[in-house]
Amino acid sequence: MGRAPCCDKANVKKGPWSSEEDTKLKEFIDKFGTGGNWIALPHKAGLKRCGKSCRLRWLNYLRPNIKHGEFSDEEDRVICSLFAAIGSRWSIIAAQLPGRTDNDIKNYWNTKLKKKLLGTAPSQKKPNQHQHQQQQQLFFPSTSPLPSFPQDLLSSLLLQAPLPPVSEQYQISFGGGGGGGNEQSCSSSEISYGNKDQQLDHYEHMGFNDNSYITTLYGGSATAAAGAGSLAWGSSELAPLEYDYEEIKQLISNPSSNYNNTSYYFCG
DNA sequence: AATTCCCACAACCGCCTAACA
DNA sequence: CTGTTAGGCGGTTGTGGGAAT
Repeated sequence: MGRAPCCDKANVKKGPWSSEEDTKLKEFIDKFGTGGNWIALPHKAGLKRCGKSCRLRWLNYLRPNIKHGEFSDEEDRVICSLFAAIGSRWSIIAAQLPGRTDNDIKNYWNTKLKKKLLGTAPSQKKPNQHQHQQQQQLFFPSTSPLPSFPQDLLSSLLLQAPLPPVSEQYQISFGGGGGGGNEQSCSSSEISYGNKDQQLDHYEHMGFNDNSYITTLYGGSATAAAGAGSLAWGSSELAPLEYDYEEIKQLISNPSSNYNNTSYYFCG
């Protein structure tokens, strides 16, 4: 027996949303909120849509403060760096770019950014040396390594520990960028959490003051990892530059390659 | 002017997981 | 503890519009 469908597919409209549907959905949510139940919402709002579809439409298009249009170089750098560190965790990446949705970033990455990085625009299959150099400078204008966020910390947060356990001491050491074991410590700190609120305070203090992040920090590992990214970036005036062009390019070309090749460590 | 091709983006699908009864 | 359900996520597909032929 398969999984029960989330809605009656026969009586549900699919395809692009009309402006009338948008208006209905927006007005309903403005008035009553989502009620925490997307499945029931379309019926209440008088829409012949699947609840999931409504949710997606709201989150990706109708919700206030959605940013449409061109991505800035700064946003490009954040996306590249996070992609290199944590892969295609679009929701985490989106959490670092206010106003951008995971779908937006995913589309942008797949259709533009990846090609830009690889230099494989349709009319530019093989860029010459000069073009290649220009591209690299566009995305990574700085040549000096900047502090990176702790990649092993990210991995362990993502894969194992949802959050550093309460009342446990950690020393987090940040190595230098560039990978390959070229360790150059740029900061370290001892963290001790008496309770989860203190833990949150600490995260906040370390630089992740994004409300959405703080709100969802309790939620689990993924968001915690996103926060760890901010943690390292918080004090940096420049945009983070975790990986050089070649490293990201390699990751794109060879998805199976190990993300974890730097010398950060995270010890109890 | 008509047709084909390509690209960008919106939307869908199916899986995973947390919450809850 | 177990089964069910809904929310969330990432991958994939569909569609419309513009460019090229």
